[in-house]
Amino acid sequence: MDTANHNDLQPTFRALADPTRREILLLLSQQDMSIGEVCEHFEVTRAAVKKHLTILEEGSLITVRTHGRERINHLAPSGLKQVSDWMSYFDQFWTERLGRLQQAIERNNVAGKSKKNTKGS
Amino acid sequence: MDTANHNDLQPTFRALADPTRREILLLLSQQDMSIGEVCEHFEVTRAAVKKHLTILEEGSLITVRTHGRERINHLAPSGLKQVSDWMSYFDQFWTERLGRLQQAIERNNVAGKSKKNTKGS
DNA sequence: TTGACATAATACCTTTTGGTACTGTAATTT
DNA sequence: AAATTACAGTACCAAAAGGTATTATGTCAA
Repeated sequence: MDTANHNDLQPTFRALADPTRREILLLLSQQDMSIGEVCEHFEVTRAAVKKHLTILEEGSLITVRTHGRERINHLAPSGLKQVSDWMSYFDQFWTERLGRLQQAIERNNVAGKSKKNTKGS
Repeated sequence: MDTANHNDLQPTFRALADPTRREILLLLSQQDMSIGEVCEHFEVTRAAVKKHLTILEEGSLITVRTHGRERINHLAPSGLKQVSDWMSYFDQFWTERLGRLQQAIERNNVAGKSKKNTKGS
């Protein structure tokens, strides 16, 4: 079982919570990169990028492979899959609710009335 | 298009980055609740819960409806859907990679070997 | 060795989180 | 109507975590 209890998701959600790190994921989705190459796409120092990469690695969102004296960062599917699995629990939910909402809107349009609820004191 | 550019995702990812807030989402997936009811499931004060609910609302993960002197919190599908959409970009990715892994495993099973896949990546 | 790249430790600042206390508002009671 | 009770929201404060830059140290190749 590679999937995680929702407790194990914390490092992954934490990693995804930063926009720079999400950008890095998009970068790595197109091409594996060394830390130096990743740096070229951002205005921050290498040290900052390195910390982001470490956090991404802790979230199982990337893996790093040593290649000579360079360390190549790859996108790792497992972290993303774990989050996807966690969210799939809610799929039933928003599928159902959005469907109902849309039905209600369409019914309102047909009926033509959306007046606010009256309030007496 | 109601969905957001990935910039708008920040409040949602931020909201999901806290384990208490994820717990609240699971709670609300089973039943709409007032803030007081949510509090009963946690050890923190109502003020703290209220802040979590505000952040969840900013992430379009819940909606709040006033009902007399109570405010009922509901699960909101839209934020979850936005994250789901963002992640679907990577689907091709880990579907491809995990798919390859799974094929390898199945091939091993058919061949009569259940031994772990070679370290691969 | 030097030069180039990677990692580690530290410091500074911002954001986040949770607490207490106070305020606001709606329903209830007298 | 006025006072009381119940539920919710806001303001301020302290503690903790997060992000970045700087500086120093380590590693590898020429």
